[in-house]
Amino acid sequence: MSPAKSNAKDPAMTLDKNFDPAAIETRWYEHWENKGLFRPERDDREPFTIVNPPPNVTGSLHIGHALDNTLQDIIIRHERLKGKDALWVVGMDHAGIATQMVVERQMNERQQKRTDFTREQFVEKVWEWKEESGGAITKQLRRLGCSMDWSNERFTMDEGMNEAVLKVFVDLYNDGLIYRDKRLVNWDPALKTAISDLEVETVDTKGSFWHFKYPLADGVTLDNGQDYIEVATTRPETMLADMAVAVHPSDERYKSLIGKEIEQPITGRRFKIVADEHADPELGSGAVKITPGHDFNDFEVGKRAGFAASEMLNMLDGEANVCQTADGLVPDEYIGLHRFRKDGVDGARERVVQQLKEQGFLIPHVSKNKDGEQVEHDAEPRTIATPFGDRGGVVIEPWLTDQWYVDAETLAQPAIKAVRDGDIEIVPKSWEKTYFNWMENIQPWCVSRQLWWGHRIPAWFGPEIIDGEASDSGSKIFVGMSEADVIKKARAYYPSKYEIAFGDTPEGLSADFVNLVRDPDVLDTWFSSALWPFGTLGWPEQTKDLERHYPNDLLISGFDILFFWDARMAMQGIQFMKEVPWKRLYLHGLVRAEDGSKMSKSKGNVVDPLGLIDQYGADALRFFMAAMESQGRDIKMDDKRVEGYRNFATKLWNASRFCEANGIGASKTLAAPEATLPVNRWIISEVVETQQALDKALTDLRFDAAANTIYHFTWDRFCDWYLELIKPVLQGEDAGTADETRMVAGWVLDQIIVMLHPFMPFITEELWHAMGDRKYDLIVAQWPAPKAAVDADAKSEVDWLIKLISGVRSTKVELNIPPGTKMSAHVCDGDDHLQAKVTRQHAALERVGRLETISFDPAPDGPSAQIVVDGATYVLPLAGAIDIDAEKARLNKALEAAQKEAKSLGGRLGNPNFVEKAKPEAVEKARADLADKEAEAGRLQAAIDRLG
RNA sequence: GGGCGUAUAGCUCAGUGGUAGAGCACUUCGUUGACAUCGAAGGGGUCGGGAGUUCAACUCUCUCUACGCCCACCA
Repeated sequence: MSPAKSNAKDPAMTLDKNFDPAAIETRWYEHWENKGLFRPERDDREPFTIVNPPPNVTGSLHIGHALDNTLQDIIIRHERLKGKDALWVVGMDHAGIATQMVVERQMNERQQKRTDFTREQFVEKVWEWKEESGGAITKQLRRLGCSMDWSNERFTMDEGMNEAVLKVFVDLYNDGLIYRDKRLVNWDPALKTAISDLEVETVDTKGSFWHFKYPLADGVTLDNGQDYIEVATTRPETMLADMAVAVHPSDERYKSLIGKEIEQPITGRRFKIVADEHADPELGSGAVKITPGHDFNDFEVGKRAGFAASEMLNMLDGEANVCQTADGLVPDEYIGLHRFRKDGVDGARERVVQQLKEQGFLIPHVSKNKDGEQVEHDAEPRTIATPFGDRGGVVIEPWLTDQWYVDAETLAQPAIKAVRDGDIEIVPKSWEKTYFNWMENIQPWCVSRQLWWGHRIPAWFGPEIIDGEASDSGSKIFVGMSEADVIKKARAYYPSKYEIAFGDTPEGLSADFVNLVRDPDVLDTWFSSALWPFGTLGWPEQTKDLERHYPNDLLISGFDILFFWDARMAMQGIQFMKEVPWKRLYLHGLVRAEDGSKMSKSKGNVVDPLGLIDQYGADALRFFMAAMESQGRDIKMDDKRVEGYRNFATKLWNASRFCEANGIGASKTLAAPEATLPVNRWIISEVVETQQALDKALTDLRFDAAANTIYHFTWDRFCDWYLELIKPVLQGEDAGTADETRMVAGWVLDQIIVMLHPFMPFITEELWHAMGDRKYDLIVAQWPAPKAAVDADAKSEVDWLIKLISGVRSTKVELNIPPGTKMSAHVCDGDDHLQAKVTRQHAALERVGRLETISFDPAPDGPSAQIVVDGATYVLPLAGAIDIDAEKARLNKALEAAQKEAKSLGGRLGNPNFVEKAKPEAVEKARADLADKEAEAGRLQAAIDRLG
C-alpha cells in the first residue's frame, strides 16, 4: 500500500519528472502518525529513550527548535531502524510567566486586567487560551518531520505531572531540602514576581556615578576638619533606606570614624559608620553607603553589622514605587514616586539628587571639555552592569521578601559526582568544566513565583502556638499532598480546643478555631520541567515505561539551557530516581543569522524555519542542520546551503527515476546480493564502508560527519560513477550480468534510502514505496545489514577504471579535444593482469571513457597524448594536429608534481633519524610511496621524451 | 576578575603527528534520454603571529593578537 500519487507523464513510471517536497510531506507524516509508527509495539526489544525539551505552550517553531529537534529525530529514527524500542517523549511546558503574560496582554486589549477576575476565573481563562491557541508548535514540529510519540503527549501541568510536582515538593520539604526564607530576591517590578538568578540578564548600560557628602553627626570631624564623609553611588534613590556607611577596617583615613554616626540629610535617619571588608579603599572615597534592603552586597554587610533581615528597611513596593519605611522617616513627597524616571516623569532618583544638590550635599564631577576648560557635572558618566529580568525587560530590584528556596547545593553534589564518574557523559566534553563550575558554586534556588498560572505551592500557613495559645503570627507552615494531609498534620499540632478551617483570606482569630491559608504562590516553571525525564514516564507510579525507559539514553539540548534545565534534571533525577536521568548529554550551539549575529526579533533578522521548509522542503532543511552541526560550534544560517541539499534530494530523486526506468526496483534481500562483476562487488564494498562510517559518526554524535558520509556516497560514488558504469551492462547483451546488476543496484538504492532516512525522512519514504511493493513502511524498516566484506580486488579494479577515465577526460579538456571524441589507446608496459581488466571493463571504457579500443600493440608513430595510471602508460593517438606544446606542458606539470613528492619522500627517507625513530609502518609506507612516485615520474619522462 | 570557545581556499566550515578537504562562489567546456535543482575539467590556501617539544607540527605545549560566549558583588 503506497499513498504515492502517480501522475507521471510516462504511465510506466511512478515517479514524477520533478520532485516536489510539498506534495509528499504532509501525506507521509499523517500516514506515519495514523498508523502509530512513531512508537511501534516493541516491548521485547531493547529500549532507547530521548525526552524532548518541552517547548513553551506559547511558542512557535524557531530555527533553534528546528536544529534541536532535527538532531533528536535523526537519532531516534536511526535507533528505530536498528530495531530498538525507540521512544521519543514529547510534550509542552506551561511556561508560567510567558503564558500569563500572553493572556494578560489579550485582556489588556479588551480593556480588562487580571485582577478583574478571581484567581480561579483567571486560571480558567488561561486553560481556555491553551486549548484554543496553545501548542501551535506541535503542528510545526510535525512539518519538520519529527517522529515523537504524540499518542502520549504530555504537559507540565497535566494530572500526572501535577502529582509528580506535588510529591517532589513535599518530599524535598520533609527532607529539609526546600525551605522558606526571608532574604533579598531578584524582584521583577514589571511582572511583580520574584525570579531566579538565572532569569536575570546583566546588561551594560550607560549610567551615572554621583558623589555626595554624608554629614557626620554630633560635631565629629575628620582629622582635616572635614565634617562629612564622601560616599558615591549609582543608585541615589536607595538613600531613603540607607542604614550604614561602611569603610574598610584598615583604612587609616576613616579609622577614627568607626562607630560614629551619620545623619542622613533627607530622612534625618541616624546610622553608624561600620568597618567592613566590603568597602574598597581604592574605589571612590573608600566609604560606601549601605542599603541592606536593596542591594545584595549591602544585605551581607548589614547582616555582619548586626541587622536581622526583619529589621532591614524597605522603601519600595512591588512595582518599585517608593513606600514608607518601617521607621517612618521617608518624607511624604517621596511616597509613591517611581524609583527612577519613568514615562517622562522624574522619580525618586532624580528627586534625591536634586534635593541633595540644593542642600549642598552633591559633590560635582569635574571634567575637561574639548577646549580644555573645566566643566562641572552632577555626576560622573559610567557604564553600569545593570540587571534586567529576561521576561519583563525592566531593571531588577533586589527586594526583601519571604520565598521558597531549594537547597541546590545539597542536590548538586551527586549530580557533580555523576559527571565526574562518567555516569553522565557530556558531549562535547568541553562543557564539563562549565557544568562543574556552575554546580560547585550553586546558590539556593528561589522557586516561588508571585503568579497565578502554575503549580500552586502545597503549603499552608497557620498561627503559631506560643505558650499553648494560637498567636497571630501566621508563620506555622504545613506542607502536604492534599488538604486532608494538611489537616492531619495541623490536627497534630494544634491543641484540641482549636477547630481547623481553610480560608483564602486570613480572618481574625477567634478563641476556638484556626485558619489555614494556602500559600498563593506558584512554582518556577523549571521546577516542573526538571522532572520531565521521569515524570513523563509515570512517576511517582512505578510504571513499566518508567522501568524500561529511565534512565533515558540521551538528552539533546542547546547549551543555553544547561543550567536552567539540564543541570536541574540531573539533580532532581538523581534525588528521586537514585539514577542519572540520561547517560549522555549532547549540547549544541545556537543558530545564528547569516552575518553571524544572534537572531532576535528586535534586529529583524529572524529566519523562519517554516519559510525554509516551504521553499526547499523539510528534508533539505533537516539535512542542512545535520551537515552543519559539528560539535562545539554555532551554526550560521546559509540559504544557499539549504538549497544545495534540496538539490541533493532532487539528485536522489532522479537517480531513482533512472533506476525505475531500467527495471531496477526494491531489493528482495537485506543482505547484499551475490555479485560477480567487479563494479557490483565494488559498490557493495562501498556500501559496507559507508554504513560503518555512518554508524560510527552517529554513535559519536558527529552529525556533520554522518551527513557528509551519506551525501558523498550517494552523489559521488553511486550517481556519478556506479550508475554511469552500469549503463553499458544494463543495455548489454548478457542477460545474466544485467540481471545481477539490477539486483545489486536495487539493493544499493535501498541501502541509500534506509541510511538517508533519518536525515531526509520524507523523500526516502516516498522513494521506498515508489521503487516497489514493500511489506512495511521505511520508518520501521531495517537498518542495513550487508553481511558482506570489503572486496579489495574489486575496489582496486574500479579505482583504476575511475583513474583512467578521469585521466582521459582531463587530457581532452587540456588539449582542447571535444569531450565526445572517441579515441583509442595503446598500452605500454601492460601485463596480463591489466589485459584482463581491460577486457572486463571494455564496455565501461568505451561508453564512459570514450575509448573505443585499447590495444596492447605499440602505438603507431604520430602525434599522441599519453596518460600514466598505476604503472602503465596509455598512448592515445590523435587524428588531427596535436598541440605538442600543450601536451608537453600537461605532462610536465604531472611530472613536476610526481618529482616533488618523490623528492620530499626521498628527503625524509634520507634522514637517518626518520628511518630509526619513526614508526616502522610510516617508514614502510614512505618507501612504497617513493617507489610509486619514482616509477610514475619515469613513465612521464618517457612520455615527454617520446614527444621529441 | 574567572572560565570556555574560535582564528584553515573569496564565503561558510570539516580535518589528521607524516607534504591540506567539502559546500557555495569563480573559470573553461558540455542539451549522447536519470538529473541544467545537471555533467566534465580546472584555478585558488606559507592552515592568525611568535617560541618550544618531535626524525616530522595545520595537528601537541606555551605565549601573543583578534573576535565571540558564559559566569562573577566592584558601590
